[in-house]
Amino acid sequence: MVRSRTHTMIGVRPTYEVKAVNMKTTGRRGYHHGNLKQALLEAARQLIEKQGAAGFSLTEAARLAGVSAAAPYRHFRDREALLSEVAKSGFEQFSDRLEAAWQGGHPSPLKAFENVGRAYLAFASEEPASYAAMFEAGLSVDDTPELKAAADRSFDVLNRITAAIAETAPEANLPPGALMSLHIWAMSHGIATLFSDGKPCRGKVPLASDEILEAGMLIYLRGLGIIPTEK
Amino acid sequence: MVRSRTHTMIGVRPTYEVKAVNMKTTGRRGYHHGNLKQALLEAARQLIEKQGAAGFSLTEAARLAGVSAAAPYRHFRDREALLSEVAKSGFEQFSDRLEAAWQGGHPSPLKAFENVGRAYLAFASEEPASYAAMFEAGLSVDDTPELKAAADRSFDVLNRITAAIAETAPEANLPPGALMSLHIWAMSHGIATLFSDGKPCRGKVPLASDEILEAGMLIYLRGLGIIPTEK
DNA sequence: TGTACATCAGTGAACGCGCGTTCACTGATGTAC
DNA sequence: TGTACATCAGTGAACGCGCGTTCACTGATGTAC
Repeated sequence: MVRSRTHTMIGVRPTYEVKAVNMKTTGRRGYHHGNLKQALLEAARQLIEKQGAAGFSLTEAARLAGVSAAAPYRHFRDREALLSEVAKSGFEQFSDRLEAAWQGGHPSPLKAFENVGRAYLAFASEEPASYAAMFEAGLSVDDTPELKAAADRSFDVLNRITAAIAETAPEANLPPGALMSLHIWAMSHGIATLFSDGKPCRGKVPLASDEILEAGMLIYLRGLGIIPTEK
Repeated sequence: MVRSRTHTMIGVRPTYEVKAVNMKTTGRRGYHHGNLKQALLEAARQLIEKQGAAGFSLTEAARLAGVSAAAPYRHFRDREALLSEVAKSGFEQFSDRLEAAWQGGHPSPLKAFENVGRAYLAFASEEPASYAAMFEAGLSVDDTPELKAAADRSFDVLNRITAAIAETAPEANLPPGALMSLHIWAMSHGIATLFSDGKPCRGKVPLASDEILEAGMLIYLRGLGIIPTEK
């Protein structure tokens, strides 16, 4: 039984500067989409990236996925639930990428730590929609247990990495590990949101964001006595 | 000539948890409001504080100011122009408050610097709407020269303060002053947006935001050799 | 292998809503004489 | 001081729009027999 397919050649772009996440690219076969939940999440990410988390609309995401405006309600309770799921999967990916960059502290804790910093900024830059949903959408983590769990895991990963770095200089008099985490997180977040590529203050700044962060972290760790003061 | 006034005792709250910026509080005398532009700016701030910069609507601001939905167009070109003006006046106040906290570096540069940090967080906390319009509304600074000028002045103030701090330890080998500014700004902004009172991650954190910032800045300055390493 | 049927994942029309913005208007103000 | 009039800063009705969400529906899928 041969099933006829729509041609993949596309003559007309569906929407200006937005890749369609519809049947043409996801291989939708007919009445049923087959992968609508994922397609909607991806569509939402594209829209959030362009218009911000507050500017994203369910209707538009559905259009982008090539289904009717009512279809998303088969997969998400409401608009906020979709947004929350973008944030959740964002936190999961974020945790994974930080952990992967850390690599258990190899080749050296300091080198691994630099990699984590770069991974942080890379995530914020490559997945701006996820990052926005996670930190700028004003979602309350307490409303959704799954979201809270995912966010907590990210925080744990950061805490563990910080603790491992601190252990490399047990003689230094360090602040509580949690406080170190907050400083590191705050500077990373600040640089990601103020000076990264797409951001408003980017123009004021002569350096790439990961160079700014690396320099800042070196100074901070020196201040803690974790790495030696040079000259 | 005695002018009759509406009684200031208000029996009915105009809208849930929102102070009215209308005739009752601004002393509107009749057909003409008298101070509508300022009233609209203040109404916008209240709305942005509750609903975020993206959630603010001109119509609602007009309602809050006690005028028709068309009235704002006598004072602002469009919705974005009002938002931009909130950001502009925010930057101006921000510059003033940082400068006032600095007090020319008295009584000591370090003490003055701590005051600036507290002023930064106090501004973000007390004027969340201005802060959001300035840094989270996605306004392009380049679209409005006045906005750009105000933002540039804030950046200059921060640069000057940083330079003054750096000068207290001329022997230390410091990074370019601009880079120091970026680090300080990034950590302040990160702490303000992640850990301040109303913010989502506040719950994770045992300390007040200004304590977190002060500790972070001390470590950072120590890393620069600007303040001595203890023990 | 073939058929009946329950379940699932879509449709499309409809709803009420609030928004940004325009328009012709009108009431109040202030100034020239 | 009094009056005519230009200007200013409001009004309220209207527009077109897109949104979130609900609803009865229907086509496709997969399973029991």
